[in-house]
Amino acid sequence: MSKKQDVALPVIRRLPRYYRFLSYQLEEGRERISSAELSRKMGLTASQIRQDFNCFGGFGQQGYGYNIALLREKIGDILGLNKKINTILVGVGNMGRAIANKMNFESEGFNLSAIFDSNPDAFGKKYQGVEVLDFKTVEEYCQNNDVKAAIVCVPDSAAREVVETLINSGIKVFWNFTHFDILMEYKDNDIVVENVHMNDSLMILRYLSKDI
Amino acid sequence: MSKKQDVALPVIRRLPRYYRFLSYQLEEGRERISSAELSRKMGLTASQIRQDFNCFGGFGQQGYGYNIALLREKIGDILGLNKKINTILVGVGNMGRAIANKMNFESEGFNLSAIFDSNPDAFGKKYQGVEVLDFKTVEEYCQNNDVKAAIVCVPDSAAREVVETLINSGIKVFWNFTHFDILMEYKDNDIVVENVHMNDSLMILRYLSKDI
DNA sequence: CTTCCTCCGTTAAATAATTAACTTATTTAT
DNA sequence: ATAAATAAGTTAATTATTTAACGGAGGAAG
Repeated sequence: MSKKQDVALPVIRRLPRYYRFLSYQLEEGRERISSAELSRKMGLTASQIRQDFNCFGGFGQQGYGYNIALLREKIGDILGLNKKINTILVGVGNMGRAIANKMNFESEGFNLSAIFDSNPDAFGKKYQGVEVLDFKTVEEYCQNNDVKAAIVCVPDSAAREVVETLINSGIKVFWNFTHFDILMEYKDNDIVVENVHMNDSLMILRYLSKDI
Repeated sequence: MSKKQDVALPVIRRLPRYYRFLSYQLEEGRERISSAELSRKMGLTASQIRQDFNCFGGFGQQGYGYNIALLREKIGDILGLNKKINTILVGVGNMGRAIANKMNFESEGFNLSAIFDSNPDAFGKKYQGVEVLDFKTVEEYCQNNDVKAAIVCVPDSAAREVVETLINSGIKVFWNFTHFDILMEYKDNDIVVENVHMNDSLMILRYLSKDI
């Protein structure tokens, strides 16, 4: 089953926000909503909303609007939230611990299978019930447990070596918190990368606040 | 001193990466670089690079290329990294601690002035030498210390109330780690917001990894 | 049952962003 | 010195994205 047509990335990047917003509406007991109301409440144009949903076939009905529960479910399906992929987290420094504790992987299509670190003091500790193992064993672990994705929370200085090991372990999906440019280095390896570059985000905020 | 002309946001969002890349080149002892070489190494087109830099007046020289140190400095100036604004961090849960420990605020134009939490167990602790204070005192503190920016790392459930207090305290610049839509709620208040929505990022990664 | 109103899906227009092409200044090599 | 090569700045073309306009299907009301 392949995608109807490649949907533009800007559309995809809006889907999580739709999903979240619809979840809230559902919690408030709402049943239906129109693109016009959605647009007012989310600060978008109604046109964009209809265009976005139509990329996937259109889930509304003329004269009625969208059924919130249905629309939310469809977006979840598009994102793939209902099908889990096995994932490891590498690096339990400050950020790694924050991620391990804070994120709800299950509800977002990931199954946190194990955590790795190279510091023996961390071995055996558990976060969200998942144990910290020795990074030396990561390759074997990944191959035995059908691990597809890795969350990379190691210091920049270790990133190159860690990512190389992960690539060799068959990891194809990277949630990258380092500044190491995984995609650039392994562009021929059929991988996908989503970067979380806090420093970049903060610099952009600094720019935006220049006139304040 | 106002901006020559409003520069497109996509251009701004590329600046931090340029800045970082140029820093690395400098560390490696390089002195000059051409848009063509930059484009190869960063995976962009040379055209885009030249267009981007030209939004700010152009810092290169025909036949020579760009002086790395100069270009880096100019980008830093554009971003405003050399002028610090007083900033507080609110919420020292897992994420707040990770941010407090990991980020180098000084080098990015921010001066971390104080940390706030509502849990008395946290009061008096220090992160990067900055003390945790009682959130009840935040309004007074901000007014006495010319605080302009806030990093919001509280749970979603507390976000609405916390942000309202911060707005009342005169905060104009928000680095927002919650799902509360600050910009939507206070769009008439002349504020700037940069969101770090980890959940959205993870969902996007889930979508991208569907065919893996 | 008929009319009016709502509101999606769709097509068209406008705007924005990226890439390519061109022109000229500067450097390097002969 | 002069010619050839380099490479930025700039203008033009292309492509992508967003917004607007349209037309008809379906719901609501009398």
